Amino acid sequence: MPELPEVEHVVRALRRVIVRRRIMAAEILLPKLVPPEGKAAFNRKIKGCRIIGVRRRGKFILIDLDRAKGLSHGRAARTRTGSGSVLMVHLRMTGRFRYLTIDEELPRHARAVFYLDNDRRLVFCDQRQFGVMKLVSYARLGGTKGIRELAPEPFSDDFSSKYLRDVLARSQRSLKTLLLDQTKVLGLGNIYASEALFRASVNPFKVSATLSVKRVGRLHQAIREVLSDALTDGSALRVNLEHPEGFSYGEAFENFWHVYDREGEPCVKCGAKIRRLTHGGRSTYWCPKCQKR
DNA sequence: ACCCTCACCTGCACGC
DNA sequence: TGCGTGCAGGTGAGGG
Repeated sequence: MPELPEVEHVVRALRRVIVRRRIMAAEILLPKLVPPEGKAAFNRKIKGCRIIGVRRRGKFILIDLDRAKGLSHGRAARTRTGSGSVLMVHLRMTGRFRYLTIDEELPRHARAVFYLDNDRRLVFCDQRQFGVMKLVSYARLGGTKGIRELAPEPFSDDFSSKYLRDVLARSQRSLKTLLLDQTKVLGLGNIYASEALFRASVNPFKVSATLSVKRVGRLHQAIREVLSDALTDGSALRVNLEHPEGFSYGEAFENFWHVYDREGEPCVKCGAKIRRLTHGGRSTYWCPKCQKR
């Protein structure tokens, strides 16, 4: 499910329901979801924590926790930078959150359950079991493996056209491969990478370092556009933590992808047949006419 | 340091 | 109906 825009929608949905809730207990149903020290340590550390915020870095969901046993605001504020911790969650391919009432049954692929202080349960579900969770101290978050290496946020000033130019200039990989590398360009996944390249009218298989300055500029703009359209424009995905799936598709969804999953269909710009090629086990879609080498 | 392939999992759609 | 194959919106380890 998730590329950056989808993760952002999950973050917003979570924020609406879990901020200020206390975690009374956690139950890890899939041991490998948490690091080697194991679920006992995880449970011990997270039990009693208050959720004070939900944010995102790349495709990681960051749930800020306060260890204070819920006293004054002053106490809470101090612990935030002191003993505060952050629950890092990566949804990978099929990770989802559900927000359940006490009498709702656990979904089939429930992997972790957080019992909240309002008789609700926040449940992490994950069919393919690729998702991961980690509890780190607030102070050490930035240095944590996985976070440390990430490229700048795509909407930050650091992700400039010049930044992209420099990154591309140093790489002999194909553009499509490079756009999927979260340490180089942050936020795109297999769908939006194809979509961004299509919007920029650039060939996915071109060697990154050989892209002209003009095209780099187009690609830079296309990356931001495709992400911001997915964020605003009714979004591809309606995250609803109370929906059986955890989400549903919005109205605009049908027409959102121009090339992805449209092999053989006519290009929306020129009518040529969209092509698909798999490499490294991943499909790339492109228009052979609009995106010539 | 870079780049590629494979591995991690379950389940679904497809063709025979 | 059943079985084999390929594929699914992500990343990390391991090797050249």
